[in-house]
Amino acid sequence: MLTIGQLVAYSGVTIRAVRHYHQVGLLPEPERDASGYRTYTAPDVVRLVRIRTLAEAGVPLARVQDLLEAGEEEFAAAVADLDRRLRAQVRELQEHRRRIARLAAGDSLALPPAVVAYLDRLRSLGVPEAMVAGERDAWIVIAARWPEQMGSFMADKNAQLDDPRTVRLYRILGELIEHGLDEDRLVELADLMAQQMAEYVAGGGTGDVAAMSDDTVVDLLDAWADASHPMVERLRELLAERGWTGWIRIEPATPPAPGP
Amino acid sequence: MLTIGQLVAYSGVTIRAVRHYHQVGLLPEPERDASGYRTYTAPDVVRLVRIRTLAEAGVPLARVQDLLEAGEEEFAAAVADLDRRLRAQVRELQEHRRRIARLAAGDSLALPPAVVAYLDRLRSLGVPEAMVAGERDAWIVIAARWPEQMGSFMADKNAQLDDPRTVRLYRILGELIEHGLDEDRLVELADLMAQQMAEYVAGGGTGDVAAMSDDTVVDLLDAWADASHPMVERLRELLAERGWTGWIRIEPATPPAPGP
DNA sequence: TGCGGGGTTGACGCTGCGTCAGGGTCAAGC
DNA sequence: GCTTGACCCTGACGCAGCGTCAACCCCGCA
Repeated sequence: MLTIGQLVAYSGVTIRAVRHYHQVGLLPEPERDASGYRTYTAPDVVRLVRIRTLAEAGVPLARVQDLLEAGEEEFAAAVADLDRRLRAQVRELQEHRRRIARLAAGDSLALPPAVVAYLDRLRSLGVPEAMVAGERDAWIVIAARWPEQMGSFMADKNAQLDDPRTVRLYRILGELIEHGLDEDRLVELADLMAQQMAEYVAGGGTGDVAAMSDDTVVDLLDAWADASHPMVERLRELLAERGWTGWIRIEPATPPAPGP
Repeated sequence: MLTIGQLVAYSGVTIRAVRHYHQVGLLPEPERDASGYRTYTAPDVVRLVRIRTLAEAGVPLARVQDLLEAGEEEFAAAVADLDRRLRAQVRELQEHRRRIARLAAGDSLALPPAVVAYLDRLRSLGVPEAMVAGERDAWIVIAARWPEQMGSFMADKNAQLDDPRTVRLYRILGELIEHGLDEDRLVELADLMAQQMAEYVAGGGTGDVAAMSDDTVVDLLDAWADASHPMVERLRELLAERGWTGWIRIEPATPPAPGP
């Protein structure tokens, strides 16, 4: 007769685990001696070792019961199924590892690589970090809402950066952020932007504008932009005077009325 | 402003998860509107997406907090650590798969392959299944107690089976189990066993006998054997008359007295 | 005005035990 | 006979990360 301590010494299980197995009915409660100690016999050892073997192989306790009583074929089928699940788990973990690896680079937290590249390009153009951070956060929201269309958004953005006037625009924005507001420069900026938008629309460009088809998100980002820097609000006023509305998604203030 | 429903639509998280994050302080509770609804803003979306990204990469929620606020190096270190853990987990799962694969064969549940081979040899010698099952269960207990020495036990057992008299012995045992007790055959068996044990001891053989150095386990298995079939008890009586004691570990009844 | 589909808080459930808390028991040495 | 230390007992909480009720409130639409 074995005490629980001896039992666990032979089987490599913890006492707590054995009691747990009793609790869930996996291992029958053995006889007790006069003082209430559990007394185990050889069949208990055998059953416990079998339970352990299956449990360590990753079988959930709830299934161990059935498996121990299963016939050959059933057992084989269950084993095959378990193996499938384990493989799936491994794949999941590998996927986790891949994501983790991508996280190692700073910005990539929650952003597709194309956006990271775009942000790096902004930095290399001299756009101040605070502004890049603002862009980054906005793109996180956008990427969450329209993951499929990030490719075309980024293509559009990069094409815009090929135009030196857009670069100049970003530089001025950056300076204003870094050195405080200056009404004259704001006006200059608004003129530049209005002009570029007009050209863009005239050229048939509807790239990202049309695709951001969710006023709630756009409003949300606009509100955030407004709150993030006083410059934004003033600039939107100036743009409104020039016939443009919005910020994240700039549009002509009076779009053609929809048909009847 | 977003409701919780919109927030989860954009971030791919469940409502329950978001509330959980609030509960554990991972995502700050946002403002409420007049009717108590939570109203989210863009920064909340950003933070939520970041949390999700880390969580999906396998970071435990408890660490997400720190990671989000960590600096570059700290972040990189944490990521490296995470990757190490994930690799360990993968290794564990692979180990599970290996064990599962071994389980696919029947007997191997909790037994080293050498024992499985030995049991198969017994079967091929015509030993009935019930007796093989008894041996198997006994070896499970023994393997749990002396995992290191299973190799030598098995070598010893296999060597014994090379002797045709041992084979005959097993056959008679099997017949007795299958066709009921027969006093004459039992006596014949006891004689055979006593003779072989004597030769074994005379030849200096102490193989597994000495190695089973734990009376508790030996007693346990003996008791089990006694309980499993009436034949065992009778046979032990007959062996006792011939100067042998024990069953799992058979020994001369009067070992030389230890020195002073 | 009623309905359907949102929203709210609160609490229990799941896995497989670890880890107290607060005791009783056994064997050994003084 | 007393203490000590190693075991044993039951019972309950805790953990991660939510899922899933329950029971009720709120909003927009026909």
